[in-house]
Amino acid sequence: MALAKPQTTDMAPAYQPGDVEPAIYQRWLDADVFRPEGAGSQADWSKPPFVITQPPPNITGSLHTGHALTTTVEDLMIRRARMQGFPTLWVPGVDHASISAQVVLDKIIAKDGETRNSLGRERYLERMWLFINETREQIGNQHRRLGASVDWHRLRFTMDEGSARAVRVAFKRLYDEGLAYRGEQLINWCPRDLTSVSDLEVIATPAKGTLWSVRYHLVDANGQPLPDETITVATTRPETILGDTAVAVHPGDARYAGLVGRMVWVPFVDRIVPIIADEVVRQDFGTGAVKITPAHDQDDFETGKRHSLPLIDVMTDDGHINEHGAAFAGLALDAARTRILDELRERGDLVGEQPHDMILGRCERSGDVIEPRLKVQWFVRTKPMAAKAMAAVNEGRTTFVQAHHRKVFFDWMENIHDWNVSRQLWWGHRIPAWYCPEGHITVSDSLEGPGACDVCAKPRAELRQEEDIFDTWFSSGLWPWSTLGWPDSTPDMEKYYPTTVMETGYDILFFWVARMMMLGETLTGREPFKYVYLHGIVRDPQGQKMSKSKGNVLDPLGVINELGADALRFALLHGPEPSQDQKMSRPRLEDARNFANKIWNAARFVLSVRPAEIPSDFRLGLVDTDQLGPADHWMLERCAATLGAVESAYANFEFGEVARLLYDAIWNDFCDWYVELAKIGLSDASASAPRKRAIWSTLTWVLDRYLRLLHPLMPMLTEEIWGKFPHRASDPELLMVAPWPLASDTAVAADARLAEGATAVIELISGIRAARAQSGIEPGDILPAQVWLAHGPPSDAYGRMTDAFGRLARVQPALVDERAALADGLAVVTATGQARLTRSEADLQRERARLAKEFGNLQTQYDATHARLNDANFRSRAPEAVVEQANNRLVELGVQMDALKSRLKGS
RNA sequence: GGGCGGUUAGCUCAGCUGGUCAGAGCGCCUCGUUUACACCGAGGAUGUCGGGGGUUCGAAUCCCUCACCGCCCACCA
Repeated sequence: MALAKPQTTDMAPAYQPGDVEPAIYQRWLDADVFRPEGAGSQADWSKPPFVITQPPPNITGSLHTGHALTTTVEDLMIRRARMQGFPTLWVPGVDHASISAQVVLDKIIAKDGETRNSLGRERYLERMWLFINETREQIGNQHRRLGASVDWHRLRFTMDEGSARAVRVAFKRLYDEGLAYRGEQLINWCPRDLTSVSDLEVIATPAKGTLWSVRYHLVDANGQPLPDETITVATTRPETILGDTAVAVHPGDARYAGLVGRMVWVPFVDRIVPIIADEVVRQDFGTGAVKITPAHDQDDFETGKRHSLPLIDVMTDDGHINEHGAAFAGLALDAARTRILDELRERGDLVGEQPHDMILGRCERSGDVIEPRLKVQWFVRTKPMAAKAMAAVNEGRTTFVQAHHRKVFFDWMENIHDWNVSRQLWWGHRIPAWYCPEGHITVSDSLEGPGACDVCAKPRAELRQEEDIFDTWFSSGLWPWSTLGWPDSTPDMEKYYPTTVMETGYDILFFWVARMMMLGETLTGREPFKYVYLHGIVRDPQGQKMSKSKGNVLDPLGVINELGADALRFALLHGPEPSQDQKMSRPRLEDARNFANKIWNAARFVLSVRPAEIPSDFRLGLVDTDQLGPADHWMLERCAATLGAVESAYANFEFGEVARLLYDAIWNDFCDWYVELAKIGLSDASASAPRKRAIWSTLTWVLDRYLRLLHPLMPMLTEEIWGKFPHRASDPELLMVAPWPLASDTAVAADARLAEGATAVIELISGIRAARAQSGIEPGDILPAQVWLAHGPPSDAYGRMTDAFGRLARVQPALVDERAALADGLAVVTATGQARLTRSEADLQRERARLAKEFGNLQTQYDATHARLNDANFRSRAPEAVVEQANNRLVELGVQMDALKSRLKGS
């Protein structure tokens, strides 16, 4: 019963992703199938467009696993939607990343001995463009390697004029509506990067500090400090004494009740400031009295406002004491602190110091301590915008796929502070505000700027543009609509806005997602996207976050080169849900590669067994359907069940489940069972040609369905294989735009009765295999076996699967009608059937010998353990746990030996 | 100080609205030259489902509580 000689195929014996993937991507580009209006698009414009909002990667970055995951998930969603016929749009882009780009460029120019300041703003920006133009292609090319089906025609760089105009118009609109304002506020200053940063970029870091107690002297009527009348305050930042404008106590604090209203002398700066009473002071902390430095502390700033205290900034931009610092001017902050402490100590006014655990704000980027400083900057009034964004969620216009993020989102939105959008950097969108000599502000959205001052009509020549640029997230926050032509009402805006799914990592929920929602609602009056899907973090095998400094990064391009992009994509999906954090490891990647190879070979097999009379330009379909047997119906039924399960997983955004379902269906159902069953049918000399055609058409039909279902996950592999298979007349050239399988799209509905029968047969085969292996029966031996199957469908199917049954279970089966008719023998029992195997005398001998040998091994161990336990030395000197372990082992061995004995007898 | 996620076989993870839910893959062990695939096939062993309470006829699955791991938010000198 040899298999018919396989036909040759042009498929390599092992899948070579390196040969396939780039070529396939090029085919897609050539066919123009990425853009919805493309020549190869099969979009059904009667359907609503499906649009992805993605985070544009930084211009300076190279592909990391986070990009790989985000791209994989987005590509998965959009490919499925595309196959479903929706017009699909995925706009790719690059973010100018102002601060990161500057850090990178600063390093580069440092090699030429230049600095930002030595070049000056204009030359620095020229240099930046040079750099950007060299690198902007890189990240895009890397996304191509991943197979991202983005619309390259709409590629957007956030420094393009399209974005620039959107930024200007957005800002002017906010300004006109009172949602953007210029004001003097306490901002977060990074003395290293020399710019303010938003609250989100300040990382609360635990630190070991010191709490010092400092004596302040009250003054007499003439303003002279009194040597003996003092009030002691507690501070962790003595250097800010130079900016003190009050001392505060709690209004209810009896200790200080008499002092409120008196004046104290601030050392070093010779300033007389009041003792005030304020509720914020905690009586039980420190001394119950606190110095107030409104220009350098958020609490103090608020207190200062309540009491109309002066604000005195004592710092320079680069972290030194400024001219307000009297004798300390010019000193670095820490040096100033040391000297101030020394001098206080000398005067006897440093009366206490104790270690103090505190939280320090550090710059996300430079790690330097963030200094709260008073600055005039531009702010976005977020409260009213946040209300709109929350309304979108409450009204169900925007849905968080993972509901728990919703709570986090609301918590942040409800407690939101105004957004400082000014950055004292050069690379980015310059704030389009102009100031006239009178101090009037003119905000303009035109490329040329304003013609004159809005207020006093001073000519343009006298206006001065704001030096600051916008926080990068201000332009990224306009992404979904600014990429579609906003503020114009373009056809793209009409068609593709609001977008469908916003997909990104949960780590930028506040930075980006929340801001898009606020800005989108405010500027476009619509929710920018219907769904928010947030993915987790890809970690190293130990669960550590990957980082270049730790050296534990997984280079996606390396993986792609070695194992293929499809393998990388599948590995990222085949594990925990992408919404969870996941650990990526070599075995997971290899497993995905193996899966790719498995499909490749299954396809190779199917192609190689095409019956000669089926023409190579065969149109896909189930032929000779009356010839379909139980196994074929079983396969069709399994395939339909998988489709149903995949659909419901997609409906719940459970992409990990999709991967699992397809992996199991293809590997187990299709390869392990159906292909094996089909081999037998195809090689059966007595089977008719129509029967063989029916089997082969089922193989191709099912494989076609699985390739379609798998395409969003492993696009290049599936495209390549699909191209080698028969298609339907109605199918396009490319799988990428071929129709998504429908439950109703079955040439013949699977016969549930026959499928059920086949299941019973398959289960019995498994049972027999297990029994054989356990009983040590030679794999090559074909044993006589009696078979009984429960009445009804199972036995019905069996009749048509006898041959397969015999070959796969390696038995010579004989069906009996009654269970009672089963003779003695090695019994196999399943839910729907039974079998009795007659072992040859040789088998019985072999098994006895094997059992005896095993018994001998156990006996040896038993004796050794027994002897050890009888050794008084061992019992008295070994740790209790070890003795107990030995005891347990002895019992366990005894039980195993008993079991063997009874089997020796029984066999 | 709040909040979120996690804790299931050695490892990575499934187990949705309580009753074939104790599973898969890897690893491990046994066997296999049945020509799609050794990046393979057949079979096997391993878990008191983090601890403790509770609800229930019945709980990895619901409630309470504790512990540990990770993360987010937070203006207390």
